[in-house]
Amino acid sequence: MSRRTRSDNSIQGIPEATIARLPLYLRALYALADRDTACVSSEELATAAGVNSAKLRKDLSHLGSYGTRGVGYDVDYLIYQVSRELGLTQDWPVIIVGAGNLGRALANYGGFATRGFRVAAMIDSDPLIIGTSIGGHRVFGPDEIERVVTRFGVMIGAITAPATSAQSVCNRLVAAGVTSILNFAPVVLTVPDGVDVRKVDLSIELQILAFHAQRRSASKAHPTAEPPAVNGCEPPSVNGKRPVTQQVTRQAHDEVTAEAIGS
Amino acid sequence: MSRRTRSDNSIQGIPEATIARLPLYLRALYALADRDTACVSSEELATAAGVNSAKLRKDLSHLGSYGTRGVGYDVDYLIYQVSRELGLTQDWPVIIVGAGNLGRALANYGGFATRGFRVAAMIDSDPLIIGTSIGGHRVFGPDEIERVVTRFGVMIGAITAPATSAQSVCNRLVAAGVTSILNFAPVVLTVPDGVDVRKVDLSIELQILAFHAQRRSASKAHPTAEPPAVNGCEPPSVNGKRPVTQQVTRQAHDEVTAEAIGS
DNA sequence: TAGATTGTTAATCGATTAACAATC
DNA sequence: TAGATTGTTAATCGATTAACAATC
Repeated sequence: MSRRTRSDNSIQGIPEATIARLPLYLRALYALADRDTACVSSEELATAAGVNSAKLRKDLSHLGSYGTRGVGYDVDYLIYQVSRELGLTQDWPVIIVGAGNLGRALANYGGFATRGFRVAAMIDSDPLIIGTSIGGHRVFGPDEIERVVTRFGVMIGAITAPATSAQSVCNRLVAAGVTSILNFAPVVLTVPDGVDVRKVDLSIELQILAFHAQRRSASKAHPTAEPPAVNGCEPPSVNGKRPVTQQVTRQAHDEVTAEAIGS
Repeated sequence: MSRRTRSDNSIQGIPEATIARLPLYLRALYALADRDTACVSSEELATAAGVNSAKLRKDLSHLGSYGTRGVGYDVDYLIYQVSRELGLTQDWPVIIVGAGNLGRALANYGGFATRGFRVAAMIDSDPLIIGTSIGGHRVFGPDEIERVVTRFGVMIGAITAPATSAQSVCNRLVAAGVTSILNFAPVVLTVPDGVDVRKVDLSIELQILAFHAQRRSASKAHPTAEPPAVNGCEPPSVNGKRPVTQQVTRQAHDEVTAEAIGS
């Protein structure tokens, strides 16, 4: 009657922020297990994962009561519980759409196989690539998406195709039954309810870094120069001079990350 | 006296969440500009960026009052303002450390150059690679980091090296003067105050997807089987049976994403 | 029993959202 | 002036954190 705290919290409601940190804890736990550490306190584990201990305990409490007061957490046991919560005790076939540089990098990704993820197949539209093998994985044409997904029971797809074809690729994946998508293309994908999209966007990360870098070096350099006057789209004065957008490169703000990486 | 709302909010405090969305708005704005749209309402822009309009307006209000009530936002003008805020009106030389698959993908990244980012140099420790060119960029040895950073005034570094060397690479970058780091290696980097680290971790993204995928297919499949009994590290009973951690692959939870991708 | 550390409570902080007054 | 849409306020929601009672 006291071992099953689990049901209380986790059945429907583990916060997204917590879920996003579980893989971090898992990684730290594996590192500890490799060093044959049998037991760990929230303080130690938190440090290893780069968070504070209150947050760690709160996060773990969403899964259940898997620690021992006055002692700590059993490393192997916690690995098991976190893995199970994340769904890593089963095998996940993944389909990779787009065999450009990034798609290839993904396919060669060593940790893939060992982590419970397995490349089911790669897809590309280039006739020269179709039929070849990349990292030991056969490359199929786009028309084979449905067949591959059905055949291997694929639920997870990675889109490493160009931004221009990302949405149509996405549609095909969803139509075939894929419900989880890792999107490397720099576009906002539209998907039906029940489909989960996560985005990896190199260009956005760089821009965020640039913001902070600018801040740091801005102590003096910040040009307090007044911005070009607003002219409000169309309403009043017609001769309001437009700001100099030229500085900022305009063209091609669309073919970023995905085909981006991977031409 | 009314045009400069800017100073009020933005000098010290634009929320991180807002900054992370600015690149999204910028991309949507460029798409509009490409279609020669001169003016856009918060409603339209928000839809294009995949957020709701209240959030968009709130975000933009942190930069200043750049819209016109009853009308909307001037596309070109807003592009200029957002770009400036993100620091994209200047050129950012980037150093890429690790010329594996991912590093190469990055170096070939077309959007890089057009976006205000420029590959200053690539670094790798493999003697066979040093001296060659990748995507038009010369590859140097690790000992050249300091020189390259100084010479080109590099402030941003991307770590695509193996997890095992990521921290030492990071130390070298920081010592050389790099203050913004985009880390693709699956490790928690330790950096001094004032250095900004952003993480791109494929393995974590996949695990989060797996969690949701499991949830979706769990309606019935969820094994309510009681978890192995806790045995609390070391304290009481010595014969408490350990859970079956074998299911979950144990080895190599460390060489993931970076060298991961890019062997 | 004394010492240690968890799991949880409650306070705080920040981010989202709806609603509307300001104003073009 | 009437219609439209911004910028801002205030309410709500969720996430973080410190602190401590429960308990090994």
